[in-house]
Amino acid sequence: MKETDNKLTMRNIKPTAMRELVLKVLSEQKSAISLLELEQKFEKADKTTLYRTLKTFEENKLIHSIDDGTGSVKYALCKETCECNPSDLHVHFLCTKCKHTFCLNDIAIPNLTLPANFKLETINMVVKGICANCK
Amino acid sequence: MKETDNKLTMRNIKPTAMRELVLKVLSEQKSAISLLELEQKFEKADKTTLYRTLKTFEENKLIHSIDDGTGSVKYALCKETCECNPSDLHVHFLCTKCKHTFCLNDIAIPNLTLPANFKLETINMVVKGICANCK
DNA sequence: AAAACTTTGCAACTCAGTTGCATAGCTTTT
DNA sequence: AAAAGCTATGCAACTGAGTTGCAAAGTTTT
Repeated sequence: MKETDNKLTMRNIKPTAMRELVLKVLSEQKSAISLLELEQKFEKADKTTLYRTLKTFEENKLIHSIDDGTGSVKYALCKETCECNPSDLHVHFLCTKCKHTFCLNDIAIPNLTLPANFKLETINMVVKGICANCK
Repeated sequence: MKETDNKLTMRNIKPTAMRELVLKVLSEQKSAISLLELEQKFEKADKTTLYRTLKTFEENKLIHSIDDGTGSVKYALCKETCECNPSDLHVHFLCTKCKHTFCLNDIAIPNLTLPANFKLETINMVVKGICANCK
């Protein structure tokens, strides 16, 4: 059994040819990728299939989605132990020069004291600026 | 000179009837409002005009926009002294029950230590959860 | 091998945001 | 005060990301 298959099976995703390919492409990325960008990595691929593949991956916490404010949602692999709980969350960085969106996996979302009677569920924190490569 | 006119003029926005009305509506909101919601506050108003009015207001820092991840951008008045610099930024809260988006004006975005050679420009931080009214 | 379920692919739609263009309304110049 | 010029407004039509319906292809179960 291939390693990729294993990663899918671990997350209760039936390993099809398409899904293996998508996971492979996602694994190769250094930054988060949009549906459109993913589509362009393939010679011939249907947007709907990729869309639904990403949804399936996200539901099963193999990947997480990032709304970086650019108008297109980006996707990136979760860590193996990730359950997408608040404690698993990290900061994302959008470079305004190269337009890449990075997971700053080592930077946890800082603790916040909300006003009285506000209950926290999750936090989206996107930092914009210039990344190390573009500097 | 009316107070509303004054606020517009202070920000170098020519005070037209439409703009005064829009500013009035925005001032009355307890939470941030989308273009569509704004449109519905008027009997008869053109989306384009409202859209361009909001853009003008935003460019001149009378209001700021909030991408709360719901798919529709929200707008809220800036404080009088706001220049929309990082130090002016605050946390936004999206209630998953009532779907309202609030400016937590008193909660500044926490300081972050970015990886080496990353330069910060701005931060978008949206907390999701249940607000005090819905609890 | 047939029946039942899942995945894939095409087309077509939704919805927020945006642009083009003509008209209406000011402002400035003569 | 009329003409010329600029700004704001309103309608229609478009864009692009995301999404759904449905039928065909592929798997799994009986």
